[in-house]
Amino acid sequence: MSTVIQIKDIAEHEGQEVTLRGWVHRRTGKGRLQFILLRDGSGQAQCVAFKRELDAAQFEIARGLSQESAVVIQGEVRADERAPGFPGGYEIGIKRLELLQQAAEYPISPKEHGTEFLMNHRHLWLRSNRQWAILRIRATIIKAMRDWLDDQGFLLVDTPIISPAAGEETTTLFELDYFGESAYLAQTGQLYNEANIMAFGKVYCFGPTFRAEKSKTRRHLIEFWMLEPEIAFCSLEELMQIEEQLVVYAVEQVLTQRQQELAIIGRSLEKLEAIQAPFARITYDEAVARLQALSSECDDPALRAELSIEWGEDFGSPQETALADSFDRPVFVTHYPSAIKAFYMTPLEGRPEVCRSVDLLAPEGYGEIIGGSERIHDLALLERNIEAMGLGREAYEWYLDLRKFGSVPHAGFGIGIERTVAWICGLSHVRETIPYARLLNRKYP
RNA sequence: UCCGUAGUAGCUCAAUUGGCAGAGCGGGCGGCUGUUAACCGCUAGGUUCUUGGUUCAAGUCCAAGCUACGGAGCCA
Repeated sequence: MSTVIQIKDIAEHEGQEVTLRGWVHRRTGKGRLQFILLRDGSGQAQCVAFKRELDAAQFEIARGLSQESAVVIQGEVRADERAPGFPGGYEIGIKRLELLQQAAEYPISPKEHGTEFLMNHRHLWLRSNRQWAILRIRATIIKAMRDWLDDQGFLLVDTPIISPAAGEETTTLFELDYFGESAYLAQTGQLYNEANIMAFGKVYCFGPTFRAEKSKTRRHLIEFWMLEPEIAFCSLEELMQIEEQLVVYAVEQVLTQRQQELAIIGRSLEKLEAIQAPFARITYDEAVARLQALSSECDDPALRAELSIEWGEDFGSPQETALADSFDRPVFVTHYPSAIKAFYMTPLEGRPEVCRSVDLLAPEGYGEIIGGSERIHDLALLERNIEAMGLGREAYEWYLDLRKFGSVPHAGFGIGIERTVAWICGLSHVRETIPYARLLNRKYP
């Protein structure tokens, strides 16, 4: 048997006899000539069966191959600009063909399908070009972010998935039976990150987080992945620089490594090429003023109502979109009212009604992709906030300890992977950014 | 949870005023030596989401429910 190669490397094997192993993505026949578009996970290549070059039995197998049948194909690589595929431009002249399994009638045809049908067949849908491209870009974004953090001296320190209490107070938790006691699926690793920085300086955690919210929008998942860096001796201003560089690096890596995939999903490169530091920084106060101005200028009464806001309210989705629309790159919104943010965010000196917090809003209506802040490092203040929020102190004793033993100013943020992938890929819904989305009404497959 | 839209063949959809259940794709069979979601011929394929009601007659009208999609709220 000749050398088994991956289709992505096909150009390096021109003129050689090779073996490909994969699945029939598409087949089209022209009588004595059969074109098999083969997928192997790394790419796609056209394999051509010509009746005169194969024995009769083998040609009949080629002629009868159904979509997604598993095959091993041997043949010679030749350049042909008519050959489709990824990378394309090369094809295999089939010399031998082995059928591993003849696929049953495949439900997903090359024509259009509805969302419900595709989500019900997610385990098969992943094989289609568009999903293949998106999930490869996802992997690149995650790797780029982790590489950047690792290179900057951050240490990956994993945080637990099962927690004794809420990370933050507002959102809904998934409760578990922990040998007769209550436990919860993690909403964030942040509190543990704060402990970890006192051991390691700069850390990040990366893992799934869970929110039992009855949200049903293009931006929400029940189970989503979050990358959360935390840094000792860090100010809000330094935090924004880290966020900015991290995002710019991830976009840059996607642009250099995943051009083929961006082309498959039809993402505009110009929009991504504009993502350069620095990002604009506006305060919550300015953002409210901007929205009030936009709202009053608005002719459409429905839109005017959607944009209308009073100081102290959190932004809704149309408001985030309207704010971000003034910029061609992400925009930082800083100093939110303390009342609408988490209990651990540091109040601003001389103006405690706002806190040293920052959200990063992605362009093109993708909304908040990062939330971060300076954390309270004063014990008494943190104790007061925990009590004011009605949180049980017992569960936070260890967290309060961090303010007793060498407490230092520190800051951190969380970046939502799926929203970031949706934005970079230009997708209309986060459900395509994760292999198996968990949504309000979906946990299958 | 609220507002809106939809549910008909495996899939995407059509069906006039309430009057015989249709097409394309996909499947099967046959044809074709350069196809790119090929093309040509033949063919199989239906609990019209569910339950109840109105009617000589319901895919179509009425009521309730279920499911999905879009939006809002909440959030990353």
